[in-house]
Amino acid sequence: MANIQQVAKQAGVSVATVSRVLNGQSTVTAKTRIKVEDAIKKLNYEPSLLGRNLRNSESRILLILIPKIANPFYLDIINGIETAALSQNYNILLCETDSNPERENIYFDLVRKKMADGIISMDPAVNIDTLTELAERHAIIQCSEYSEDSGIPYVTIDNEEAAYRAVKHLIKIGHENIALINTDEKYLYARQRKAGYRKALEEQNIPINEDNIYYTQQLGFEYGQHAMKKILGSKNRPTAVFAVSDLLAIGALKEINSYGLSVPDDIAVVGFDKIDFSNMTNPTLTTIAQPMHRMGTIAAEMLIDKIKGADVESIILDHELVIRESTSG
Amino acid sequence: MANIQQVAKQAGVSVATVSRVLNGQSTVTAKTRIKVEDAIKKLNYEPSLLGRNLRNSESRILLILIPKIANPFYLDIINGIETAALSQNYNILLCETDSNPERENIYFDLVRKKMADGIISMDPAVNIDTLTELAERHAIIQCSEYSEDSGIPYVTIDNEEAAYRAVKHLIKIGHENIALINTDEKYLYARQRKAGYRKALEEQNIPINEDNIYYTQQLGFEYGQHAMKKILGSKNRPTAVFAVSDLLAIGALKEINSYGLSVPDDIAVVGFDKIDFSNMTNPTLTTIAQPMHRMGTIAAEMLIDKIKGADVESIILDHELVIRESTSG
DNA sequence: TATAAAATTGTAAACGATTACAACGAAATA
DNA sequence: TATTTCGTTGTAATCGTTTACAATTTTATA
Repeated sequence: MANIQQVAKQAGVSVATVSRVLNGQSTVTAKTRIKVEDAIKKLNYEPSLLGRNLRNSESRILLILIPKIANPFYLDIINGIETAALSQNYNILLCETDSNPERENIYFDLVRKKMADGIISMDPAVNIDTLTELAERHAIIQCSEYSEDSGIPYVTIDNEEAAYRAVKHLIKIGHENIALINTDEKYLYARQRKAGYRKALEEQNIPINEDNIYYTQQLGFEYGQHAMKKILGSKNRPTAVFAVSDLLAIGALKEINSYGLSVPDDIAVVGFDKIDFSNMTNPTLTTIAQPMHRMGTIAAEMLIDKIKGADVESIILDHELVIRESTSG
Repeated sequence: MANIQQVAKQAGVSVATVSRVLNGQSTVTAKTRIKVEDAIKKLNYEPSLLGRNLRNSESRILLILIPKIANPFYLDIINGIETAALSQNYNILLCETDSNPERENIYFDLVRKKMADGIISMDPAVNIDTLTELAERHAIIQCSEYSEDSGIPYVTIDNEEAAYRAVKHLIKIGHENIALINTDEKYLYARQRKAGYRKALEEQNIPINEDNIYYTQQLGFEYGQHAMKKILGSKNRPTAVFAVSDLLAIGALKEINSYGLSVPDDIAVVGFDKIDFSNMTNPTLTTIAQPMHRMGTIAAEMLIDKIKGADVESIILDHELVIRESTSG
């Protein structure tokens, strides 16, 4: 396959001139430009990004760290990132860590070894120490899940406020005995959403019953089912459930249905994330919508700015409570 | 950041020796190896993949072309590809084409420009002419969706046989008036699955009613809802529905529920793909399971073999009918 | 027309690795 | 001890670009 030397020879110019044509520099005469373009066409030449990237000391690849591709929560964010990245001539490498440190390290190595120019981390289980250390020499942005201490810029929503609104909505439509399906509190969002839950209850002087708070190990459907099973078997059965993810909520929905109870008449349910499927369940799910696509584009833009050497500030985006059938007869 | 020259200097050896240590070559004395390793540690050296890749004329990146990340069908396949790729030191670039030729071309350019070593195409809407042309000079594998004419090796399942079994199952449990929700017949799998549908009916001498075949533009949930709405309004309402994707089937499920009918008592439903969500609906969905993870690993292995210059043969994998609640009271 | 200034093009050195080949020293053999 | 052989290490070319800087040509000015 042809290289730039051969094109130069064919066109009767120097490699520098070919390179200038390639990069659209204006200092080239129309006549020579045409000569070069003809040669390129004739030889079917495609400039090698391997050469260019080495010379420019960049890969134009962005790493996206997520725990599970299968989690639909990330889809729109990824889409947003991709759109922003492509528009600035970057490509994205989607990295599923499976919350496995070994895999994580494979991907970290990619940026250490210059095969990626930066990282957008969305993995709550990321090794934050390694990430922080990496951030000293490389461009990194946290998206959705973050650690304040790390000093790494982030884009996210106000989880506490969002949870607060969700629970307040349940109270407003008459519920007092409200269960919370939460995940492990090692995750910041879990702590924040629980804080919102407490705040809403306390504000209305509803006593908080710790037995009403259920913890799951992961965010998946089965975990929601399992938690709901326990809730249904509890002594003083709650009339409403707030789950910190849609998948948990959908699992809960299914369990309630199987149990022979009806949503929202017997038990109201609220989820979190507004994944596509939250609209496909029966009944449709009331949930918190995050501006995911926007979060993605902003994260990508922040990262690219950072790669260029700019200082970037963390951003907190708005959210929205979407009321659907699971909380309104 | 340190490069190989500096490491060589620090260790008091030549760059060749450092390179040999880096690549684990056995011709290096234990003593010098230690010297080099010490220097590497001291300088915090990480070999640049940009340099290595240029020299080796490879990128160690595989492109995966899919129409929509949001389609859960691809998840397990992607996972399989990733596992196989990582184990051979390749990374994957997930490319959502959105069935948009422009985007497609961005990604094709990546392999033309050597930033990717090969492509696994899963996009039914891919421009097969361009793909075929590209396959002359680059390694390409088709996965799941394919074109026989292109001459590009593929890995897939027997769609006709799978559809045949699905419909045969419906007939066996007593249905004769069976609707088909299909997509545009420009897609090979749509034609194949329809053929399977016909075959099952013809085999039992059930006349085929073309009015019972519904076409959707895409595979999404809403399209299933919409098709089902038409089916429910038809004169001689079918007692069973076979949809060529789970998302279509789930849309149909929801529509039937909303209409006040019950699945499977009034209408039985069968989907295709066994996506995660097919188990979360109420009732759970009878569907065709494809060995997706395996399909992914095989596709990746085929591609890597092809990159290495080997000849690879197309493969057809087994499938399985998974009977769940939507076809069994 | 001669000269200065501006625009265009070319030369050659990077970027950071790998590797054929040459050179060297130590061990083996005579 | 002299010679051969083998195992280690070094030298320098190479992969394919981009870009300072130098050299050349063109245009503007006197």
